[in-house]
Order: sequence, then structure tokens, then C-alpha cells
Amino acid sequence: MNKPTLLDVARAAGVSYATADRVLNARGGVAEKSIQRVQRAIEDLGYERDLHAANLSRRRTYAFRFLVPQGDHAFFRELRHSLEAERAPRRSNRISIFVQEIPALDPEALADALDRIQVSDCDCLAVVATDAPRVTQAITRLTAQGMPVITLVGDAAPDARAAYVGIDNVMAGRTAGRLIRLAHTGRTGRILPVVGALTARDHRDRLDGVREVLGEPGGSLDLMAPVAVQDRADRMRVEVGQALRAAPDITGIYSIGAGNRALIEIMAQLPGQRPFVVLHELTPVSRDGLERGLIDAVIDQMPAREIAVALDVMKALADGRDLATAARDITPTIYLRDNLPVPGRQGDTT
Amino acid sequence: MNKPTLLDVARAAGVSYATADRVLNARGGVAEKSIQRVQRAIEDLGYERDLHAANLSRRRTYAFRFLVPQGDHAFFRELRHSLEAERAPRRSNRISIFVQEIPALDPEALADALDRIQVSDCDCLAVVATDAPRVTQAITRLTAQGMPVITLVGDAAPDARAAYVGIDNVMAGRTAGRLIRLAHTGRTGRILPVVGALTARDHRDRLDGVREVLGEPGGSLDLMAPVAVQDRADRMRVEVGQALRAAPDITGIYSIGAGNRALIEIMAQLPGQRPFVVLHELTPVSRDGLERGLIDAVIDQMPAREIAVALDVMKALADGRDLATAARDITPTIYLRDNLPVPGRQGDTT
DNA sequence: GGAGAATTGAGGGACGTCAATCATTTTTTG
DNA sequence: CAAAAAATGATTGACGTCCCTCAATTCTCC
Repeated sequence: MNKPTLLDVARAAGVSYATADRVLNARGGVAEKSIQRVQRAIEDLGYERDLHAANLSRRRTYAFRFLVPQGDHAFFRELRHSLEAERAPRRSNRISIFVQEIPALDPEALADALDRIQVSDCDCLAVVATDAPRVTQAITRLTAQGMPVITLVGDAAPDARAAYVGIDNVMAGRTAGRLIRLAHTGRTGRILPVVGALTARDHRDRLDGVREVLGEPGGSLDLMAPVAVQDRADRMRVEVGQALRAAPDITGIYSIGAGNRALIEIMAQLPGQRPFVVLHELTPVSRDGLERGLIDAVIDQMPAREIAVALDVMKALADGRDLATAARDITPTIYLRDNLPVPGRQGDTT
Repeated sequence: MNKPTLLDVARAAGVSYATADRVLNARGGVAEKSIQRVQRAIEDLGYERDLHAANLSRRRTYAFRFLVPQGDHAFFRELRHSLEAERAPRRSNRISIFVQEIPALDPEALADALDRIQVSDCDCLAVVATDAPRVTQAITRLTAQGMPVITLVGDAAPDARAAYVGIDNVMAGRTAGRLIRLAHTGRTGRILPVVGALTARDHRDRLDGVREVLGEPGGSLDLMAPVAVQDRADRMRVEVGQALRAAPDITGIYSIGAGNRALIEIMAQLPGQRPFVVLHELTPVSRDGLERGLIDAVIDQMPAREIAVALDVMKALADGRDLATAARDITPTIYLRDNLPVPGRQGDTT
């Protein structure tokens, strides 16, 4: 009735505990036919090793390291905050979380940090990656040396990293595009895309996505040339203000990056019917914008959930478990003013 | 450096292991000043009991029971499927899941089932509740007898149950309303709400939600009287077909319950510009409708996530942990054709 | 100061696994 | 067939906790 133990397996296989243990842990020195019998017994009894007892016995702990960008951008601040929030509950599951902050938007600095990582430093590494040659190379090295590496939020080295946890930015852009189309049902319009910089892969992907959807047949929307604001509110204020004066017939704005505080302020001051606005990341600022009706939709990648999923995936990797059983799908989530989560915690697990 | 053990605590407190153990597990027979010193040491060292070792030692297993409605409605089928999917991974964490199917839409049958549950049957109970007096009474009894009860998907006995895991249906209705408003930017329209039955609390809530939003100032949408189709596709086909013939100027349909296969078929056959359609629950049928562009948005309560969250909450309750640390917020999620999750698993944890 | 009660210490046997050691049995090989 | 090699069995002490017993110490109160 109860879960079978390894002793049950040994008895069922007609071998000693020691032999069953040798098979289970692949210690070698076991005759082929004994291996068969033990595996047969494991099958028959539905034996599963008690991971907790095993970890207890071998004093195993899990050391997981995260390389995340520095800086005060709301998204990464939230990401780091979620990591801190997971620290205590995970700790009681023998998981230690190490967070290392890396200069943002600097592939070389990231590669340097990756190069300094030793296999002995941790059991699994998660890195907010930028797809640069040296980064790919460093990830490949770590993987080759036996350390599982996952990419978080941004992907790189798709052949080497064990998994990517994050949204598909083309999908996110398409989702924004769909919302914009919805809001233009039965009318034409001009849409202004605002990016941080077109050199950023994620921004290009989102732009591609929105372009795909707006270009679908049946639409009559004019996607303007993107304005780049370096993720800065001051640039946003200037550039978007200028664009709106130059083209007062703008009916929609898709802000792909950061600096949205200024965008929301502009909307607050705009006389008459404001354009339809979609932007990314649920932050205190964007939440406030939604609640005050100054913007229409926020596309969020749920950083807390990303961290939770990343930790689950890392645990699975460290245990040598099959990744298929770990959910790692993160879908861009749409927030309108009516389905905002309660400000507290959401998406974490224990 | 390593996590302190109870032996470390005992030493730090200047007492024996036995005394520290007596304090930790409140076995009594300890002098007040010793209690103080041990608690002090626990604080100082940041000691946390190793739950896995403790469970191992006391052979603790968790028995969680779920009362879910029978029937082949896609949502509950998905809910039951998610429960099955969680069975194996949870089992290896000493959690046994028992699922008991209850006649759907039958508060009396549910109350009967609840009445038959003994405290010894399980460590925590999750029930898809209907807010009926006998149900409330049964939940109150179980709680009083010391079994934590949570409500799932549907709430009842808010004073007695330990937590509710599920979406806020008013919020879901509001979200639908917001989407409908978005899709009617700059134009007027008539919206047809379709419910299963107005006796169902969740349907009423959703209807209230959509009414709230459509009634907000600045709108010019006419919310028609709801049509009831008993969650059945055949009724849906008849009723909605009739409504569309009677009022060809319908510009939006909000389907609050089930039977959407027929709704999608109707949309496929409609000549010209079809109405804007929002419905609930991501199922193979609704997913297909989205992908084929026959409907516009699906509001989903993410059953897999609900189950995962419910299990986490139940574990926390069974361990006597603080519920605050368990995320239990489920927000209605919006799916458009562009942010559909990969059909496989999503939202589960291990 | 002494009896009785309260408190404390010491220890042991679980729980299921790991990672050893050492002795014994079986198989292989020349 | 004997010696060497391979395989197996038996056993042990962790890991951190629970739960129990028994004895020793300290305290309380008359």
C-alpha cells in the first residue's frame, strides 16, 4: 500500500539491498542479469527513489546562480525582487540562490562574467542573455564542462543552453498588434511604434511581430517608422511629443521598451480623444496608467512567474530529471484595467 | 556556514537536544526560561526545521481530496486532467491526490458528498463549491472539526473555508466588457450576452461585470437582454441564430458559459462582417475558433494553474504554514489568436 | 532538610537513502 | 581443477528529525 522502498525492490528482485543500490546508483560491478531483475522489480513495484531522503543522506544542496542586469529599470528591478522573494522558501528546500548583477546592455561585460564562472561555483546557471558571439561561446563552454545553463528573458546559444525561460517577443509584438487591430475595428489609423533601440534583439522581434499582424489582409493601418528613445523617459517625452505634433492623426502608439512614464504623462495632457496605447511590463507606473485610463493595455512577461519557472527547471536539470515534466512555457499576458492582479504576490510557488 | 540543525540550536541555547526538541514541537514540560533561550537561539541562528527530514521521520504523507463536478464540459475535463497530470510529480513529494466526482450543478449532491467526508479521510479538502446553505454548513462542520477546506473555481462559506482559489467572475466579466469596448472604439454597437443560466452565480457575476463596464460613461453600447442556453450547443445554435436574425445590427457577442462550438459554427457561416466575439475557457474548440479568426478573444481561468496553486495552498495549510507566503491569486487571462500557449503543459509546477 | 514535583539530559530506534567496507559466494579462465 | 576475477551479501554510520524512555538533576513547599 505504501510507497515501496529500495528494500522492497531488493526483496522483489531476490537480491540484497546492496546490489539494488548498486544498480540504482550505477555503481558498477553488477551482473547483467541482476541489473535486469532489479530494473524489472522497480518497474513492477513502481518504485521511485525518495529524493528528499537521498538529498538528506548525501547532504545535497542546490546552488543556483543568476546573472541579471543591473540598473533601475522597473522590469529588472522586479525580476531581482522576485528572486529575493523566492530565496527564503527555496532555502528551506535546500536551494541557495546567488544573484550576480551585470552591467546592462553590455555583452562584453556579460561574457566576462560568464568566463569567470567555474563549474564548481554552482549546480546550474541562469543568465539573462544577449545573443553575442562571446556569450554563446561562454555558455557553450559551461555546458561542455557539465554545468547546465538556462537563458532567462533573453535567449542565446540555443544549441548549448538547456532551456529558455521567457516569452517569445515576436509573439508579444503580434499580441500588441492584435490589440491594436481590435481597437481599430471598422476604421483606419496610423500607428507609432516606439522602441528603445533597434539594436536590441527583443525590440526588433516585437516590432516584427506587430508589423506582421498589422500587415495582415483586411487591415488598413499604417505602421509608421519606429522612433527610438533609448528606454529613457526624457527622450520619450521629446520624441513622442514631436511625433504627435508632426502627425496629429496618430491613432495608436505601441511602446516596445521602457521610459513609459513620460508617455503616460503625455497622454494625460492630450486634449480630446487620445490614441490607443499598448506598452510592455506591468510596473507601478503602467498599472497606474491603466487604472487612470491613460493607456489601454499592458503586455507583461510575468517576471515572478519566470523566476518560479526558471527555478523549477533548474531543479529538474540539477536532478537530472526529464525537462518535459517541467512547465517552462511563458506566454505574454495581457492586462487591461480590469484584470489587474492584486499588487502583492503572484505566480510564485513554494 | 551550513544550515543550522536543531543540535546547533540546542548547543547555542545551552540546553540538550531533547529540550530543544521539546520546545520546537511544543511537547510541554519545559521551564519558561528554557523556552525563551531556545527561541532566542532559533532566532539568532535563523534555524528552520528541515521539513523533509521531519516528514521522513514521522512518515508523514499528505492526502488531499478534490471534489469536482462530473460531466464532459471541457473546463472540468481539463481540471480533472490537470489533477491527473499533477498526481505523479506530487506523489514523489509524498502527496496523494484523491479525486471524487460529484454530479454537476447539484448542490444537494455536493452537500451529501461533503457530509460523508470524515476528518480522517484526508489532510485537506478542495471543493468546487456552489454557494448553497447545506454546502456552507458542511464546510463549516469540516473546518470546525479541524480539516482545512479550500474552495476551487466556485466559492462558498467565505467565513469557514481557508482560502478560495479561482478567478473573480465579476473581474472576468469586466475584462470581457473592456475588450468589447476596445473593439468598439469610435462606433456604437449592440452586444448580446449569452449565459448558461441566470441561476448560476458565476454567470450572474460575469454579466454584472460586463454591464458595469459597458455602462461606464463615454460608451455608446447597448447591452441586450441575456439569452440563456443551458450551456448546450444545440440551444446555442437555435437561440443565437434567432437573435441574430431578429437583430442583424448585433456587433458583439459575449458568451458567458459553454456550448460555444455552435457559436463558432454560426460565425463561420455568417456572411459579411461578423460580430466581435468574446467567450470563456480555452478549449480545443475555442482555440480552433481563435486560430481560424472566427472569434476574437477567450478569457481563461487557467485550470492547470488553479490546480497547481490549490495544491500549494493545501500543502501550506497542511503544514500549518502561513498562507501569506503561498501565492493564490488567479487572474482572468486574455487569449487572442497570437498569444496562445503551446498546447502542451502550462502552469504546473513540481 | 526532605519529599514530591518539575525539569532536564542522555540516548536509542525509527524514516529511506547513500556510500562505504569486508567477507563470502559464484563465475571465469588457463 | 585450482586460482583469479567478478559478483553478491551483510553491515555500518551518516543525514536531520521525531518520539519515546529512563535516569539524573533542580526546584518548590511544608
